Amino acid sequence: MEVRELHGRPSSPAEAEAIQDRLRPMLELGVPGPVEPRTVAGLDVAYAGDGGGAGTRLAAAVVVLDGTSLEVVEESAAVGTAAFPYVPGLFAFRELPTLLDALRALKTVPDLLVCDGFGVAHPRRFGLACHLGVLTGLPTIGVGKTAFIGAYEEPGPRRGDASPLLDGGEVVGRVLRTRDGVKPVFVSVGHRTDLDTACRNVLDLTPEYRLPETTRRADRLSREALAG
DNA sequence: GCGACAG
DNA sequence: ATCTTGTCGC
Repeated sequence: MEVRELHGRPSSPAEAEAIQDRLRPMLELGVPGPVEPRTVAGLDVAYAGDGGGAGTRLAAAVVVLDGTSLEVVEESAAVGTAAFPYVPGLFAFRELPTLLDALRALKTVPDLLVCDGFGVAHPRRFGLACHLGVLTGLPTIGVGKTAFIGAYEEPGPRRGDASPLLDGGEVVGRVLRTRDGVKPVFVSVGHRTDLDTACRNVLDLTPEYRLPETTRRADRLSREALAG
């Protein structure tokens, strides 16, 4: 599939923040998302050795599943190097280049991208899921495993229980329990979808485990690609 | 000023 | 993210 080239690689945090600020107005928020996506892609990255600085070897993976059966439709992986050091808030710049390589090699154009991390639940409202949404033009959501920004109340104990993730006065995401009695995940919209649909999609993708099947598949593929 | 801080 | 043993539970 095609990916837009809207910026080069930042060489400083200030430059990276400027790119986020420039792309943020391109986001389409508050529009209805794909309720029954035909295909859903999961993205993830695995690191070799110390995952802190720039230059460390990594592998990015994209796995496309049938939105109904959750069967694998297509897989793509790419190896590369961390393009930026790990800085909270600028996380996307680390793995974006390799992630985009994997996406470009994809024949399928997914109806939805499920990203590891956050969308608008971000200090400047432009997390990895937003970034990938603007570059691909596709609906995207972010599913984080741990809290980043925002305050929330512990959701109920059952699958489907949720509570709003609040930053300042605004709802930036939702803390969603995907399975009975397990730690909740943090869902936020990235591009061209709404929070209700995003959470609906995440529940549809978690029939058995805490994390979306897309994320689990991509995680496994990225580790394999890294190993060789 | 001091912590906290997606992966 | 990654480094890592044992351990509790289905």
